[in-house]
Amino acid sequence: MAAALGREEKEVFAAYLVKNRLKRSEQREVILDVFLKSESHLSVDDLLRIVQKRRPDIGRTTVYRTLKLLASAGLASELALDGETRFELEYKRAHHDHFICKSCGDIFEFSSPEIERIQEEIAAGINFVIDGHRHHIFGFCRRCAAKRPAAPRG
Amino acid sequence: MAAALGREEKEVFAAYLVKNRLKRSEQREVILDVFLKSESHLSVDDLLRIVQKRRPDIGRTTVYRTLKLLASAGLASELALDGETRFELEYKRAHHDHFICKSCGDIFEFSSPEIERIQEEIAAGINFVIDGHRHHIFGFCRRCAAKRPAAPRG
DNA sequence: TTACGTGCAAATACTTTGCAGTTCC
DNA sequence: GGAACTGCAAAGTATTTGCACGTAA
Repeated sequence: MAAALGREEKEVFAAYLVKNRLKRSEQREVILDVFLKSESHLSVDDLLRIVQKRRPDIGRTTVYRTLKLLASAGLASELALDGETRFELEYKRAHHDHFICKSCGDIFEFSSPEIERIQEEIAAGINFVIDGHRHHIFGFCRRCAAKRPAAPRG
Repeated sequence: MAAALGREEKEVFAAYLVKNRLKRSEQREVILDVFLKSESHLSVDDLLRIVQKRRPDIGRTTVYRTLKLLASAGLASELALDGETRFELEYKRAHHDHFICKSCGDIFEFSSPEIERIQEEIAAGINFVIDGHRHHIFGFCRRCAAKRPAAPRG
């Protein structure tokens, strides 16, 4: 079972490489494999650290380049967060947005067709053609909110 | 009349400085004045360029430092956009979000109480305490959309 | 065998910091 | 007079690029 995890994604990537006359490589395979097995929303550095556990000779540059490639192939998408960029699996996932805990950094996903509909309505009003969006909601997750003083009341 | 433009904001800033035992300076006043008179969503570099037209001896560092100060004082807010940070007037402005044209870089503002309400509902469902959000919608503004080929039809 | 991929080091872009000199209170 | 402010240059991040060497097709 475990060996088949991400099989489809790997096929998509292989097809992408062929189609664009690019080459497969040990490095690209390791990075994709790590990416598919890891939790989402990892920074390049996080990914690099995990990749280097398996193959210490793989360089940061290659991780950057491969992640860009995965994004082009539709397998990954970038999450520009303040200073650093994080990556998440994109393939066959419905669009979604993020709650981001300012205390522990945890990221929770959400989606709302209703919000998307309202966006479209507003855009239509100014003749703006939507091509994507990023909706980040900041605050405190359940656990962190519990640890903090109750919201000030006056 | 023109002299009174931004008078209230300048008072707020002056009060902020006093309250925090900070000092006024020619540089801070010039930067605030330029900030108040300029269009919104300017990058630090844009601001610096305008500031230096009036006072070529004011350095980039001071602009960075003063903008942070204005943000602390509640007069400005940061707009983390891809690589660079832009600043906009915050004082007494209702919360709003942005449409960003991927072609010309223009930024249009919008706000939707309905979207905010839905956000709150979703947050309540996972016990997340909202403390702010950034909702960026990317695409093409009316003018740029007109210049491009119609949306592909299959 | 040749175009593509890799890793290093250098370059870039944006922002912050250390420091010596200046200014405000 | 002393803490705060300024500008420069240097240091810090995060990311990209040039290049000589290695490798897949």
